[in-house]
Amino acid sequence: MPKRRSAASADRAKRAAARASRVKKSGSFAETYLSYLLARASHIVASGFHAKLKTWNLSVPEYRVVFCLAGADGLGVGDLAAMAIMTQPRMTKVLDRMERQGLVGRHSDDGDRRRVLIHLTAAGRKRAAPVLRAARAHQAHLLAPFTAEERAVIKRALDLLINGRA
Amino acid sequence: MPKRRSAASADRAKRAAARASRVKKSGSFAETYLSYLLARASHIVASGFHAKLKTWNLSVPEYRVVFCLAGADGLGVGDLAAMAIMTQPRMTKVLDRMERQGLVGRHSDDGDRRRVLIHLTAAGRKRAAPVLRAARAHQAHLLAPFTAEERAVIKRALDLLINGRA
DNA sequence: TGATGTTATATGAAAAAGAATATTTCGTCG
DNA sequence: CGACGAAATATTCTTTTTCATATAACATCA
Repeated sequence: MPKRRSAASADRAKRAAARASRVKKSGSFAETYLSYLLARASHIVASGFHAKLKTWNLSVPEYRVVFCLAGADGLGVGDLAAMAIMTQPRMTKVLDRMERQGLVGRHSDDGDRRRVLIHLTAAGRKRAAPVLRAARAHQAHLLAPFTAEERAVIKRALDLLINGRA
Repeated sequence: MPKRRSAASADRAKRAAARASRVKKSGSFAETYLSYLLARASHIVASGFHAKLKTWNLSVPEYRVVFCLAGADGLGVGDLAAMAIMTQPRMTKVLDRMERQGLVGRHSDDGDRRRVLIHLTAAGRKRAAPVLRAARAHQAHLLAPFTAEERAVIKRALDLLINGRA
């Protein structure tokens, strides 16, 4: 019964297309929600790279730590947590795992013995290097399709959202 | 030894200030990473509201489900997962919890009995209403300080990031 | 029709995250 | 100096999430 089959086929195609776009155009509903759009944009931008992290045997939180420490080695646990957008207890546990892997070292601060400064080990730096290069490449790839004007718009928007009206 | 004390105090003040700003200005390092900036912006925008969700006894994923269903009731599990930016197995379990609470109902699709359509129950809608109002209010509050031009910049940036160059 | 690949949802064991709180070190003030 | 509140990190117990895969319904095509 070709009619039935093609109807089902059409239904299926329609459903697939619907799922693909339902996210974008669920009326003018989610469309206008800043928080939702930001979450979606963040996911779109990050997910490709996050998938590639498996290649380097790094989890997302581990990558974040590496990323932060590459920019400013010797941060405290709390600083690192704030920078990596996670809670302090969670950061402590992420660092436990990374320490077991020999990626980071804990080093108590002489000026304040409550603090524990975290630094990348040599092995950590070695594992980090190609990942950070890949991150830069990924970003370049993401921005490639945009004009300078469009990039400026994106940068300005993020600056507004993060730092408010200066 | 006042010298020592004031030095320590200065150190501490410096450290507090440092932690407050270290996130923003860790050199020009993280500053230029789109993915990082988006994650940060998303967190800044969402965290205030997420904290308030406790008031309504809703978790973040539960809120997301409610938010999506309020816009388009009767979605399948996979659609809902895509829309709420989570994996399907996770969505299934979130729905399990919500079903136990009587917030949503599962309803198998007559056209395709593999699918399970989710809808808000009356109780779910009732719990959702004030939360969605609060979400709108939160957004209004967030956008209040911006001019129309700035809002347009933000909207354009997110559109570019999510939909690409049209 | 029925064999076969595919899609939608669910499940189960292991890992991770969350929430509250303990512990240690500081800063302050009497 | 010593008590006392605050800050930084760690720990514990519970809940959630992840990852891989099972199960069931559908589509396709010989």
